[in-house]
Amino acid sequence: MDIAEVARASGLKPSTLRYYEQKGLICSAGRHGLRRYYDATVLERLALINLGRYVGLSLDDISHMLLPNGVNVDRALLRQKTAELDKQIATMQAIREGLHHAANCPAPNHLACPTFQRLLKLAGKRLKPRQSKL
Amino acid sequence: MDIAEVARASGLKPSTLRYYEQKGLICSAGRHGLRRYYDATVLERLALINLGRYVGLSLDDISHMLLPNGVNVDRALLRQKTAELDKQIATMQAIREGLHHAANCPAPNHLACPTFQRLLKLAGKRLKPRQSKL
DNA sequence: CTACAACTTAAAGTCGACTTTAGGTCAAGA
DNA sequence: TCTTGACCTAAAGTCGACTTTAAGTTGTAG
Repeated sequence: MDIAEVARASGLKPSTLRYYEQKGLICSAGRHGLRRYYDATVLERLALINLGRYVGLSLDDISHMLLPNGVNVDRALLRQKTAELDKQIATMQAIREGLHHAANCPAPNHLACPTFQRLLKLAGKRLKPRQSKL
Repeated sequence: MDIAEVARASGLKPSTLRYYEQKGLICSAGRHGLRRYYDATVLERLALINLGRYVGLSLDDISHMLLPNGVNVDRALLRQKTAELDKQIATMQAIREGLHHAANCPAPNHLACPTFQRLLKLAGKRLKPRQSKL
């Protein structure tokens, strides 16, 4: 596969693939002239990278978990991530509830509403937001 | 309250408060010489801003929901956010399960494990990650 | 009254993850 | 053989949310 095919198959831009290569996250199977070509396993690897990104790992973190061939998953790190996700999910659920309430609460002033008050306190804990660009 | 007190009470740095003011998110109650002073309602406002940040709104988005005094919550936007959170929570739960499994899965090669395979597919959907800096 | 810690400003810097640009190479179809 | 579109590189730019810096001002404790 050439870089455009990998891009299509993975949903990443060619520039991103080159960038990942530069960071040591992936490598091409070789070159045809200047042009990179890849074998299919790179798609698996990219899926894995996506997964890591999704759970909030940085590219650097991820590179520490990937071996040239395949993966080296640090189980302790995984358990830690699992716990973090648990907390985060719980907070998000609480916030979801609060928003849901706010969306339907007839009180003219949300600030006065006790449910909203609780919500504010939760957010006050400053478990930091994560940026979504979708 | 002076800026340092607000900073202490809100957990934000003075520089952040000035930045928020510059963006029109908050304003001081006045000046004492050059120095800003605030009344307590700014803390409520900051809590609200925190909340918005937490659910993934940008500062610009947030500024559109805040009036000089108090809040102008767009209920449709809230409902939309609620729905988004639902999706996100569901995905995170699935990933949490996957990670939990991976952390305990005895298979030497995660890539071979069907649970992990499902996980990869999920992440493959590229519901984008959110950056955590904690 | 003086020192100085804490405030002020505007502007530049930072961070991660990319994207864009400028300038060049080259495989393959007409 | 020529053209051209897709590829290449290195370097600079972008984005959001701040933080840092440099240079200046001032309320207040001693």
